[in-house]
Amino acid sequence: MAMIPDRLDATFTALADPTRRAIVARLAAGDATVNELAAPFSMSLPGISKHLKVLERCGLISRTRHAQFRPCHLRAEALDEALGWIEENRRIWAERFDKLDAHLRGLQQSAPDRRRS
Amino acid sequence: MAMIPDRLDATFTALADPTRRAIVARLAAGDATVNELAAPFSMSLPGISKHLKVLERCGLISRTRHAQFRPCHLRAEALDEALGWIEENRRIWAERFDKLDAHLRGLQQSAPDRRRS
DNA sequence: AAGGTACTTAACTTGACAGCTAACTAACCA
DNA sequence: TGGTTAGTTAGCTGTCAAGTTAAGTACCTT
Repeated sequence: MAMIPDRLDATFTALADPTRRAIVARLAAGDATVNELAAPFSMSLPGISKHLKVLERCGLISRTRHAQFRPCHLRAEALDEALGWIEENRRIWAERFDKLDAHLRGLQQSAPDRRRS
Repeated sequence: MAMIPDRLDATFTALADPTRRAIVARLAAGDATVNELAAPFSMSLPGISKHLKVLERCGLISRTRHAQFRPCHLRAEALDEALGWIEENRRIWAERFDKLDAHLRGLQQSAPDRRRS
């Protein structure tokens, strides 16, 4: 299923660039052609083309062909993969405190009159 | 509030490296010293030290000092920043289809008997 | 005070990546 | 057929990041 060996590496690398994040954000609102995507930036078209290649390689976008246009499409599944990794670790982190709370409650219950002894 | 100019860039860059992601995952389970973090890797200690610096610079970890140990602590808020960016764009992406659905329902409602005409 | 433990800093090599211009391909248009 | 539009590929440059070893700092132990 993986398009390249370390997809998660590639996905986070892709998202690390502000131009690419802006492109992803633009595509979240709807498909767009290369020139449309390039318009907001003061960057050469080949530069944008390279960024799109990076996004495509990690599966964040897919491209089709209509006449001389190559509309880009955001693949939310790829976004979900990165989302999943962060959420998972966020969850594990949060669990520590739940366990600590439970532990403290347990202590309190097994020695409820400690303060008065 | 930002620790460095483009924190989000730095955070995604930090998460792009598999060694650093493994360190983050380890720290999600609880604080650890540098040597504890280094143990699972076949990498020199200075290498690990550099990775920790990257994680610290973007705010993903904080470090204190106890005797000669420097325990590392995961800062979930930094994780939340990256999480927030992806979630937001994921949400915008999903909304398109909600709107499309609504639009299609609207069309169907304004011309409910088209098929029978 | 001497030695060990836990790191960090310095200095270097290597490789990847962002950006550019110039040149190419592919489809449409007149 | 010749030009225009849309985009990619090639080739270059400068910067930055990952890894290394060797040396330094800081604290504890005896």
